[in-house]
Amino acid sequence: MNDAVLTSQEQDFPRWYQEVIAKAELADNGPVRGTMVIRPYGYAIWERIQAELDSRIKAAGVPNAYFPLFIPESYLHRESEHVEGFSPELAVVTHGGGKQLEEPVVVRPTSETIINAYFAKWIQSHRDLPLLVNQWANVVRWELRPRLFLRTTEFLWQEGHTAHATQDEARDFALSILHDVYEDLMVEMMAVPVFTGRKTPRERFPGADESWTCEGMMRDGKALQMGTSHELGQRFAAMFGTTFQSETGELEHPWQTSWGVSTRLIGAVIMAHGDDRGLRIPPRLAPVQVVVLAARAGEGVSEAASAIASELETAGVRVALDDRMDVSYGRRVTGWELKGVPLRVELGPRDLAASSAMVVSRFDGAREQVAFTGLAASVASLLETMQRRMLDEARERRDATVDEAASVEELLAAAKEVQGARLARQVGSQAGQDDSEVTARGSTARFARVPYGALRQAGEAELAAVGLSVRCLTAEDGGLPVGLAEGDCIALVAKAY
RNA sequence: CGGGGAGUAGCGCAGCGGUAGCGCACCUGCUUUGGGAGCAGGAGGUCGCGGGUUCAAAUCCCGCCUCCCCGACCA
Repeated sequence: MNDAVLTSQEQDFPRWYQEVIAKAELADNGPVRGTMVIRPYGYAIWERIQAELDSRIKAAGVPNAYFPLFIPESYLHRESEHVEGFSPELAVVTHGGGKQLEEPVVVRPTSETIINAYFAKWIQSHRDLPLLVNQWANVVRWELRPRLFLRTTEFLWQEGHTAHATQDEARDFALSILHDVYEDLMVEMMAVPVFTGRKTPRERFPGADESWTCEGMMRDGKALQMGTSHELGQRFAAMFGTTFQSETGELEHPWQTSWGVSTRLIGAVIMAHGDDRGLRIPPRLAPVQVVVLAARAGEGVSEAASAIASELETAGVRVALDDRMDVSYGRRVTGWELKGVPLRVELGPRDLAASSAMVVSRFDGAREQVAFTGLAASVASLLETMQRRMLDEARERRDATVDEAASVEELLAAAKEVQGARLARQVGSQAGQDDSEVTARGSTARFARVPYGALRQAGEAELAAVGLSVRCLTAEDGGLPVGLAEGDCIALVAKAY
């Protein structure tokens, strides 16, 4: 009866992650290693992300288009860093129509090259700029160590590609996507606070001059790269011969950007908010915001539940009705909790007699008796409050686990302490000890801020040896280090997914 | 690719020479239903693949394949 539904996060976070994905019916492994079947409930979450992202992207002036899945292998080779970066994870098709192909085609790992081949045709004059396109697509990167949603061989994403007349305009565009589209979506809709910053050369997109990133922190203290926006400079334009005639009549290469977020965001929501009972999906993101649950059979209960569901739906709430009386109350409650539905409106004979319903929050389990009159208004306000509290909670948790470090040595020592604490905790719990004290200090991974001047590339390699990486560079005050020399930046260091 | 494990029912596992098992899930029926219900009955297997040893192999031997975990690369 009191058996836990899931392995607890504290006991084994990766296992909790796998279990919650299976039990909330989000996804399954595909038959080919690294592939993923996204089940209806998981796909519904993706559709919510898509809908919100798509409208923000369109608001930024970028229309959708579609480019082919297959790319001539030779295209990849035109930009040396690009091909170097992607070669190890390419899927290459050598046969078609029963015959060996004269030139192999690669399954797109990203579309910079093929899109540039067409930008080169479409761009002639400064009047053709800026040229802005976005595409929703699947891409393939052969992964050695796949994890559902976080790193799969095939994944779904959105990739935007733009060409501009000047470097400044390209940079401004890349940064506005980072803030007004990505950060806004992650913070306002997904309730996941993110650090924004610049990637170090080591972590940069292959072929980019500059990569900008949104980094979230998961409940186990690890970082997750949630979205990136790149300044590609003129390198692809040069390789594909993309030129435009400027106002003064000169032939110039355009300055380009590309940017993308993927189904990885679903993993972010799972790991940033989920708890030992399952998912907790922020109301604005949730495909189902409220489930109206007939708690116990009785005269008119199903009818009343159905009426309430309709009323909420009319009020603009995404609602599900659960009046399955052949499944026990407890099982149904557990199921909706696993799926992370923000609010449960429960209705039984007792409630019906009192003309009220029991409203239960998935955020903190709080229950509240709410009269039928004004139920829709209460629900709407509870949802908005929950959205804000989820963001606050995530931000507090994150900020409580960001440390300052002065040197690489200090970082390495801290990393070892964390590993040691984790080990001690494992040994302690095996010995049946009360591990709360050990757990309280340093048992989770954490972020650290360290001056990049004290770190540099040599230091980054040292950190990599203990599983740490520089997630991004920020200015001293946490802002974007636009135009700042790397040595004057603060490096945000963490273990990452 | 380097190091460590594991392949037995949908999932998780036990069995380690002698008729293929357990828990959960599934099907049928009855009783239940305000926090994963109970009882009874039932369905489900090429024990990863190939060879060998043996009267007899899930079990022992040889070869192969696959998967998982830890490292190097990644949205």
